[in-house]
Amino acid sequence: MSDARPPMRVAIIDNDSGFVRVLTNRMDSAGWQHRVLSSAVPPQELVAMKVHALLVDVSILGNEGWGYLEKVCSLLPDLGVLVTMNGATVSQRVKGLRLGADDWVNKPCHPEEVMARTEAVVRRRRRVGSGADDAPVMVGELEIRPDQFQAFISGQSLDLTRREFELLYLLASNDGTVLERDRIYQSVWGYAMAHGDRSVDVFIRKLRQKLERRSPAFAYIHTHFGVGYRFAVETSVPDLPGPDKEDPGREAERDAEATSAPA
Amino acid sequence: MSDARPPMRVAIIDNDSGFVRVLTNRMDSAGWQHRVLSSAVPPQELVAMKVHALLVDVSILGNEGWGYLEKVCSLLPDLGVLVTMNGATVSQRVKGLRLGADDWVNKPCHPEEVMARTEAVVRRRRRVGSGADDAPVMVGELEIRPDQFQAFISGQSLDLTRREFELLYLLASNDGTVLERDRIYQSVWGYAMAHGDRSVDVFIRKLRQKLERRSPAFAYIHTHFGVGYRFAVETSVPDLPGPDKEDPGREAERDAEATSAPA
DNA sequence: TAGCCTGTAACCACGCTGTGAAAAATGGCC
DNA sequence: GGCCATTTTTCACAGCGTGGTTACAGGCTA
Repeated sequence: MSDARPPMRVAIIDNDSGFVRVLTNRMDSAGWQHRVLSSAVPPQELVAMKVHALLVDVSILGNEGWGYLEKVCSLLPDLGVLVTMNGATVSQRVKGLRLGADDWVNKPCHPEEVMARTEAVVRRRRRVGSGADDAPVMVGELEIRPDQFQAFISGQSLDLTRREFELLYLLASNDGTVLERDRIYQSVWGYAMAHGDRSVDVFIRKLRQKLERRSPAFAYIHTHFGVGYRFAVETSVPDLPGPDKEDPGREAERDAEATSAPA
Repeated sequence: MSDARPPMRVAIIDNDSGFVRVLTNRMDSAGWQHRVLSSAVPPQELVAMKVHALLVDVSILGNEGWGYLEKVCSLLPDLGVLVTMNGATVSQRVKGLRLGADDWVNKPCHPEEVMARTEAVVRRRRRVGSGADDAPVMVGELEIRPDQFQAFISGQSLDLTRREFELLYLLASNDGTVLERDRIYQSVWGYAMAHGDRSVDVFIRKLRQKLERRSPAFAYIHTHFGVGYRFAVETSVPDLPGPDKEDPGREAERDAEATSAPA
């Protein structure tokens, strides 16, 4: 949120060399970083490039264009996607936008406008997004320093790996609020979670282990069954006084019954 | 939260009656809610309208147009802003986008495209927003925080399951009004209730148990025989030592009359 | 009083999560 | 390039929470 914003990074999928040359010239003088590709690349590579937006001419991808557009948009919801095309009809434009594109610019178009539209798309993301604001987080005895990629409890480092750290940072940044697995995965891994993926659970466990080792008196990560996880520093299991069961005998009976685990 | 998404709500500032008529017709058939304004309104009013997006023709505002656009965009960063205008030049469009507009559509344009672009803008906002879509509810000592998936009484968590929580949230959101079982089921479960299904009753009971445990002095959920349930915080029958039996007539009267603060 | 509606408790099946470990991928080092 | 250590991902399985059903008892309406 300070003045020192990282330069805009965009990927361009287009083979209209004239258009690309004019556009990239403008981008250069504006300090933008760009990567020109002549064909579709796997969405994961776009993640690796760490671009803020994708400028794609779907017409050069042939019939695969629409499918590619849809795949990218659903897999990378955080990526700004602008489509360019020569003389697209209204229904084509509507189709593209409905598939998930953020904007559509018909060629021929002025590079300045393309850049302004790209900014508009990305601006909205940065404004509210869980973007790269490197603010340290301090909750109770826990301290997280994004600049050091380290987390401390009472000054002792937790010695987290990269994923563990990013997961903890996300959770602690949203102290008190429940985050669904999908959103966690999207934020930490950078792309949409596949159905049935258990990675989040596994890393939650690792985090819990390391947190518990350093401070056994507190519980940090709480499970919300069927929903997700919530970060909050609470004294671990104070054994709530009197669960107010009317009949203690009944409880014992049920407990006795419930041990029906067939080997 | 659940499947039920609220319909799209947009404000339209335009005096091109022909364009507006065609556009609103389309919106009506798509189930959108719209509010047409013939001149600029203070940004606070836009907030009060709870619209997701603003569609504005800056040209009808004269020289004030640009200033108004800038003011709205800076004051309401969460609002989607689309500008429409007759034959705007490239530099005008760029100027508008740089001032904070999310999209720019030159007239004449197809209403379907305008709507698709509006969806794209709002979609992006929802996507990155930290999910603070639902407002907390506070009734008496009861506090419900949708972001935490938790409900509290006097600060103590009620430890509700997912269904229990959504049911309580629905009831408390409609404080004072009777909700029929069908409506409740449709809202919480997301589909129509099968004939003879008792799930609602069972969950009402679970809720009552947990509520009563935390605050025995109050009754929260009231049965309306043959109709449904009504949420209202009332002091539960004080059980005066005088009468051997409770007077059924008095009870019925209480249910019918004692509605406190119908919102 | 008869009949329908609701309160209540117990039961069970399913899906979700915790957990350990193996397999795969990554990255550093020689 | 090949090897080793670390990290990440996948997999299988056990345990249990949750939600939905059912049955019975009690209450309300007509």
